Amino acid sequence: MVLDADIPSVTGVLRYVPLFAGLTTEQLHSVAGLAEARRLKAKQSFLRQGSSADVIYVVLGGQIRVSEITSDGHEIIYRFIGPGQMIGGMAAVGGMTYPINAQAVRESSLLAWRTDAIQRLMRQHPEIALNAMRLMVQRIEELQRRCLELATEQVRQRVAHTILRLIGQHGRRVARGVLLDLRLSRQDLAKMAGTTLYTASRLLNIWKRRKIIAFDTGRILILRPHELVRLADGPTPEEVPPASNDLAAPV
Amino acid sequence: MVLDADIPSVTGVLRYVPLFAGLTTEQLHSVAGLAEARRLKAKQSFLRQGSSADVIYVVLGGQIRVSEITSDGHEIIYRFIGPGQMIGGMAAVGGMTYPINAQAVRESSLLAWRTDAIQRLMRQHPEIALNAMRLMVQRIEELQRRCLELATEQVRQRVAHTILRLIGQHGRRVARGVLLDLRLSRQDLAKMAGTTLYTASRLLNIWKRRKIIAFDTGRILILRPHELVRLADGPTPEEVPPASNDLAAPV
DNA sequence: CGCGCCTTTGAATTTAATCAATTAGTGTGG
DNA sequence: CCACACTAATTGATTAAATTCAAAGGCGCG
Repeated sequence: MVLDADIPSVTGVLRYVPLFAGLTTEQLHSVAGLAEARRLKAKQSFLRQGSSADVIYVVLGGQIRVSEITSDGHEIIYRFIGPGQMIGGMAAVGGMTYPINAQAVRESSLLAWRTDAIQRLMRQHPEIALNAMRLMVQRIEELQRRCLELATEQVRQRVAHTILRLIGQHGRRVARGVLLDLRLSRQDLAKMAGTTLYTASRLLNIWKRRKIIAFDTGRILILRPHELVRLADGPTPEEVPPASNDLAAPV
Repeated sequence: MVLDADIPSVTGVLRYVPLFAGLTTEQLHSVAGLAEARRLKAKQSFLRQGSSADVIYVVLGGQIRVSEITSDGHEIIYRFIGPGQMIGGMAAVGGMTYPINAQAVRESSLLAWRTDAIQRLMRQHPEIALNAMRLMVQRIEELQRRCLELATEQVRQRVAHTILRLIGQHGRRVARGVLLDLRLSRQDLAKMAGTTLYTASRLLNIWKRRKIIAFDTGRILILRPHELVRLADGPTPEEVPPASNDLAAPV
């Protein structure tokens, strides 16, 4: 119930959290006053589908993996969440259950508000409710885009789109291109794109051979993002010319 | 700008609209006072993806088809909307563009509120904002379920799930089963389930032969909903026994 | 009655999943 | 620091699923 950091410093962090955008310092203080801190170990899962949605979280540091599992064991990963982002927004309206699982990928720290606290805050500061709605609209749009992709595109395009989306959310510009700073297994990527581990691996290696991407200690480095956009958009197969002289230096 | 029906009667209708649930009669009056009526002819499209989201609608009567079209011409149908339901919720937060197209399937009548009006109402009656969030959460959950289906299920299951979802939203209990009271072409169904017209047609006819469904003047009659649930859930192919004596009476 | 649209069905083709086997990479403890 | 164990990734071969293409059939509507 008690915050393990002092309220002013938490306030400073909240200033850059979209859910609390537009609030004054005073208002942020009152928000911070109701927060509870939570620290998670790697692989620790803290939000389970079906359990009652009574806490809303904001990620301060680390990385969270949001997924859903079907009754027959299939899993889909919806997204990876990083600092500043909200999770468990459905707790803002009472009486719901979480529709997703959330698990820390690496050690992470969060702030948490109980349903009653966040509802009190929304009543006091309607700006928060509007922000929450804005975020929900964004989620709806993202989910619709994914439905569209899953329904109309082939796997190649979906995997490309998935990587592009991840770049947008977690990419870091580096010398040789854009680094996707996530520890993302082929299996994870497959579960985001709605395909299999094998197909994802094959595609990535084709693109590696074409020098569109490179692998760097398990992370993906996008050398030519524009090419990836082409792959994502167009129905242009164009296989790599039969693996010519491939004596290239290791990336 | 002016309502073509009198405010009290509109108030009576709004009483059963989820977006305005929990409001007093007085409050409903003030909501009705800001409404504009709109009437649509069949096939008329009134909300286009990309245009600025400045009006929120509630359907009074008729049927609306909500879809999105990709740059390369593929279309996905998200849902069909009937009386009492809201559309264009993203207009409740300013500065967005609609992510979807909406078109009247048959002649329909709507109520409309401009962004400024609905925001004023939400400020006056925070209950509306909470209701809107509740509806958005529902949409998020529905979209997630569809992503999950599209990503992990085979076409047979997706088509079955699509029909089941439509039953839940538009089904009417009749003597022989549940009637899906929509004029829904094979193409429409395919565009909802993320498959092709041909595959959808094949599946429906297999199920017709198995007496799980029947066709009634273009509409679908579900004779054995439970069977459809089995098809949707389980990976149980079980083809129809080689079309034995099929001298059955026409459905 | 005939025209257009939607639907059904067959056959060929393509795509991606599945299965199987190997290889690479990562971390751990001796 | 190296050997070992374990997990993740690659790749080939096969199979299954669904799309695509093609053609015929049915139904409603003017």
